[in-house]
Amino acid sequence: MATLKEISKELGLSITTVSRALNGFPEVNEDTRIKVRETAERMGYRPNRVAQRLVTGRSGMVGLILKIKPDMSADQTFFQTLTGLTAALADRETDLVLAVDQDSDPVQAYRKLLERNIVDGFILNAPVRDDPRIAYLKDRKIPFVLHGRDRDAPDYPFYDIDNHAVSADAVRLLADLGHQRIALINGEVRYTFAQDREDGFRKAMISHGLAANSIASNATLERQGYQAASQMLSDANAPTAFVCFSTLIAAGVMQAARDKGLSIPGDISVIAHDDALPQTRAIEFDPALTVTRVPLRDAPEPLANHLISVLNGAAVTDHQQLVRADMIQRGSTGPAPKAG
Amino acid sequence: MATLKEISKELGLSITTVSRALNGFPEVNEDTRIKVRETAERMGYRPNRVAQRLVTGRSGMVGLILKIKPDMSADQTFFQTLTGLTAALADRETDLVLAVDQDSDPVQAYRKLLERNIVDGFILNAPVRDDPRIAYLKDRKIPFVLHGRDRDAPDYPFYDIDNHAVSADAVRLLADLGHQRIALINGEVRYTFAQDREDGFRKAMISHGLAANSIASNATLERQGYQAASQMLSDANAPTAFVCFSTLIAAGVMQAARDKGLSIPGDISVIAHDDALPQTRAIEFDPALTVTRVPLRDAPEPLANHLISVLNGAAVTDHQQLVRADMIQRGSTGPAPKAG
DNA sequence: TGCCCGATTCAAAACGTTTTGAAACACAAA
DNA sequence: TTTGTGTTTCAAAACGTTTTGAATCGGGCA
Repeated sequence: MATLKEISKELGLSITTVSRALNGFPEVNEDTRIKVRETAERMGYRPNRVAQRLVTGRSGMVGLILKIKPDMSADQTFFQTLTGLTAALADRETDLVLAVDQDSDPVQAYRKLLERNIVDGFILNAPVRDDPRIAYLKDRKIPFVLHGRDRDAPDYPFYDIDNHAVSADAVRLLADLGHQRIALINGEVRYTFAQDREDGFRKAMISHGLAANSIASNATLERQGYQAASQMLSDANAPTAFVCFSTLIAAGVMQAARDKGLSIPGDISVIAHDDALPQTRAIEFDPALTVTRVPLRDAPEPLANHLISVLNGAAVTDHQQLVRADMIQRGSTGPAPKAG
Repeated sequence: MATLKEISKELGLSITTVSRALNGFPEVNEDTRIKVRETAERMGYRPNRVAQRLVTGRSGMVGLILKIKPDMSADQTFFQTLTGLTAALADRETDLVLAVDQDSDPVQAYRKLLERNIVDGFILNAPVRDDPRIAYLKDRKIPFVLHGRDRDAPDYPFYDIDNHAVSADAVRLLADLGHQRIALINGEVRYTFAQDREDGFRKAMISHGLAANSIASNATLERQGYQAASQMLSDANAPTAFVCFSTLIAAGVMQAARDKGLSIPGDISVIAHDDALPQTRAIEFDPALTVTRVPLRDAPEPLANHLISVLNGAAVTDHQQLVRADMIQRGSTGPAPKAG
């Protein structure tokens, strides 16, 4: 592995000039630059990251800490983000150090990585309300970016979808179709994004003059969507429409309706939020699923972008991004059935 | 963050002595060592890893590359390994850099990490026969350790279970119970470990004078186990016993038997290999599942150990570990039903 | 006194970069 | 010829460690 010194010796130039030539500084002669570039190429030069990091005081790595549930499982959606994130960061000459958090103390894993000067910043995901990790990192002035938010109007960089609007849009669509009894099958409410969905749902129901009294929480698996919907559909005042946390939940809900002999969208309308995961494709549902949609795969690029900008000293406010979901109407939603 | 220089100034000692005192060199006076330790503690000294790495020429990081399937899913078992591995490596002052491989070229991700001097070595998992990653890394003299093997008697460090023996033990148990028609529901045969299971199965069947003509491959999901077993049980010469790649597969197989009105272990015996994943616990099956068992959670410690030893120049042969599975007999295996 | 020896400490080099401040050079203007 | 000016190059310092080879010190021995 060639070094700057070797290249400079080869060309009879100083290390300084070689370094500047390769890093695109304007004060080096174009002929010199070309010669340096060629020689570096020929000698197979790769800058030594460790040396770069020592002198710049930056590690060139960011941390992502994966919270493992007690049963050692982890969110399927995590992989999608992880994949994109490593790629997006690699494009920016940054590497991802992964650590796993199995502790009860939520900041433990972060502290460990910081104590060892391993990372310059963090990407946080799955925030809970007033997330303690955020207070910890802010205290120590460690840069980070959130996938999601832990409060409404935060002062840190983030990429999030407007979960209030997701629910509001779903409720509006259904209310406009004449539905009165609309249920929400929500995800894990310890996470802010699920809380926001519920909050948006309640507010939207009220604003349409409807009662938000059919709400199920903490459904993550298809089976749980099935169970929650089955129970609601057995009720005297069964809902005529379901707003689902995810397409996976919607699959369970639709199965529950079918098992009760109910047709979609004749008797029951179903709408879900769609992360566009490859496993459960809304368009392949029967009938095709009406969704609010923000592909999860869109997140890594802005996340990497925001974090690295902030690491470079950019203003936080320029790196807060709230995206609105698309509404895609398909066959799973229709007019409310005539009463009686 | 205090540095060696600051501590040495504080104590009126040289940097050399401070460094040696902290690193336990024998030539420093005990009184001095104690004073240095105290001061370092008081000033909150943490060695700068980057500087250490620059001078030692080692990065202190190892790479793990996650092969993502086209559908962006990844093996559930991966998390278990990942969790343990980060912990086991952290105990050895080593960090794990995770990268994701979405390319058709299997060595691409490794090349990238190496080109950037990020890692000292790799942990490889899920090897295929004559794995090209191994040739690549060996060519470049990059240390690595395998979880599994890509051939029978390799010359690299590895931790693997004896998959031939797993199948042989299962077949012996069933043959001794009088079973003649024994089926294998195997995992993805592109992986060496599944090939070894099949190979061991065939050899064991032959050695017991039985025909190995019921073999299903590439089952990873419960559903696939169900389908394969259903089909075999519809056959005129249906098997009376199943050797399953995993407990998850066994769950599908047992469901298939039940759906055909067959009792376990009265009509059908089932044995599986058990990675002791928390999700599907063999002992909670009904009847409790007979298994060959090697907890996946045992792998990270030896893997970390082997890799780091080899990084420190240890002999490869001291770090090749083949473990034999335990045989745990429970209620899912019994005597072969009387013929006719 | 002079010499050697072990114990302890030290200054300096090294790792491979980036960055600072100055030098060298060519050329035009005075 | 001198001065000034812009372009290009350079030597050296710095980042924080580890490691090398040498220096210092006190004491024992001849």
